Amino acid sequence: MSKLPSLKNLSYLLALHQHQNFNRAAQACHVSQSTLSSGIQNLEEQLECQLIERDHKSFLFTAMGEQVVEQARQIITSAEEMLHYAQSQGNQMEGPLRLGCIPTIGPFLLGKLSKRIQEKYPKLQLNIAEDTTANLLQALRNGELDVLILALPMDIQGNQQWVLGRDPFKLVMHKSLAATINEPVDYDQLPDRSIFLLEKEHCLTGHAVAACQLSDSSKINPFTATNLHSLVQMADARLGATFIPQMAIDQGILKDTDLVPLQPSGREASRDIGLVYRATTNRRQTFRKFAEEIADLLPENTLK
Amino acid sequence: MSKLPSLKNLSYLLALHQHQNFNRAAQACHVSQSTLSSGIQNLEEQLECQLIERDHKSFLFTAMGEQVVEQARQIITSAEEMLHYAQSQGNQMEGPLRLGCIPTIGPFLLGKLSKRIQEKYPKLQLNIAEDTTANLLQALRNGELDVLILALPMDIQGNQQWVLGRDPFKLVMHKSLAATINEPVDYDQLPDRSIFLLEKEHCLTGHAVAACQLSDSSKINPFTATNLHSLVQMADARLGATFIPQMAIDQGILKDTDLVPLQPSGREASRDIGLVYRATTNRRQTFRKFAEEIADLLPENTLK
DNA sequence: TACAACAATCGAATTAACCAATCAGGACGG
DNA sequence: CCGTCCTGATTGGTTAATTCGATTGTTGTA
Repeated sequence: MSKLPSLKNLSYLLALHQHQNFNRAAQACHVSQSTLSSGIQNLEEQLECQLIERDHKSFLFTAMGEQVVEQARQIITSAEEMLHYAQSQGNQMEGPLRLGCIPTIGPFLLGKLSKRIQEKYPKLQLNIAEDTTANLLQALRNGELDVLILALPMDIQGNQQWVLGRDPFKLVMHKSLAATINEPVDYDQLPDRSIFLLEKEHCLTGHAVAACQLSDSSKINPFTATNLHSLVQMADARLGATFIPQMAIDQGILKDTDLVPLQPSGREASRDIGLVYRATTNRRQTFRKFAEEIADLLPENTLK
Repeated sequence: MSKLPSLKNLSYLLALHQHQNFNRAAQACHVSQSTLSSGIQNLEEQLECQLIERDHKSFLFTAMGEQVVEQARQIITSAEEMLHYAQSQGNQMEGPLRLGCIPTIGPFLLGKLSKRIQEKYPKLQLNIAEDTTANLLQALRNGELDVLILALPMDIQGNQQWVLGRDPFKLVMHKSLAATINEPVDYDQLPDRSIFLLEKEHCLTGHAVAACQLSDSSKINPFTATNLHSLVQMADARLGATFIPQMAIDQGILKDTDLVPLQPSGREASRDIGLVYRATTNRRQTFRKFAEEIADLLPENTLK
């Protein structure tokens, strides 16, 4: 049996992959460039395969190198999790928890969530990042984040998820317009191009269109907004209607407007809110307790 | 950030956990007892927690120690998988594959399977263990086995599975008895205590009773057999009837007997055959290809 | 042509890993 | 009660591995 590679050398490899430069990677690891260089060579010998192609000036990770980086990342993350678990004496709700959240959920949930966590688990230190689903999944994969709050259904790749709750969509429009509309809303009652949506980077757009059975694309205005507050302002200016999730409404996004929420078409006009985490984690129990806290704050808790 | 524990020390811990004795563990690791002893102490310092309680004569793993062992096992298994993956240059179907299988499947599948694997993937070296479901799951958990072929449905704990195929049950009895019976068999046609089953350690018993809707337990003879061949012999001696899986019949278990297979009651009188593996593995692709080979050999391939 | 940037290599100094031998406590037997 | 055996811990010296600063060789650029 050949000797296992050392975690130290694996971490050198990760740093090199991240910085794409021996000097900067060495700095990040607090070692000299020569140490890191020989560490990598050492690793290549132990694994008996070439991880990076050198062309005298620079280098490139080989396909195998990339694969090894992937696996090394998982191993080191596991080791870190173990270290933290042991050092906190098994107290699961302690230490840093790096949370990623999409922008159509974050502003309407994270305030309440932080407060609740702070009260109930003061030793749990929540670090929050807000980004698109795709970027968050990448960060999760890279071990930069621990858990994500996403809207489902979604391709979460190799990760695992719990469905925390349902968040109904409402079709929001000016009260003067709403007076002429029957619920649940048949979109034929609306003029063409009268429905405004978010930029397509936001998964909310697709979820709303699918869940609310808005099949007639001529009703959609080609202008897209960058966030929910813009949508609300546009609707309040009587430009048209838009889909707003219940949790945003609960947080008062319609306050000081003349907008009213109507029930859209679709038997289940809602999105699911889920917690996504790496399949390889061993902090499932922490994440589970965390999931329960989140689910309690959602319009409809479906976490069993 | 504190220093990560070394894989070497973690492996010492695993050996100690396995052997429950410093000397034997040290031997297994090919190091001296003092090396292993200080390795463990080192680990405890790094993790800043007590892993074993010493009472001058012997020792005991603390609860935390047991937890750390669990996680260490996963980390080391991952590292071994990475090492092997790199050394085989990414060739997935190469090197050892440790397979566990239950005794009501093994004898009727593994012969054909070994032959097929040997032909198609000659570099894949199949190591086979046969045991009960519970023991196999324990071995999988301990990293002693890589994949299990089990009968489903089954509580596979934290592991993952693919359903490979269906294996119908047949009610087997002597042809003289069968002549008086209508298919699918209504058990009322059979005398009390005329159905023989395996010992309850075998999951086949429960699966057959459930799938074939044998609700009347008075039909079951309290004597239990240790393997399918015994059941066949007993049925052939006209002691009664028994459930035999199709794959055993296909492999000729009824040859040279006067037994005939009848269709039992139950809409889906069958068990599922599944491949079970650790959720934390990174050899999924290997296992998947392997799964396809197995599924091809089953009475009814349901692997999508 | 000189220079800056980069990764590899070298040699010395430091550190850690390791082992054999020994120690100390408890169990067992005579 | 004393000696022996078995346990894991400790010690001290040796060896092997790690690390660093300095240097080398190559490449691209001013």
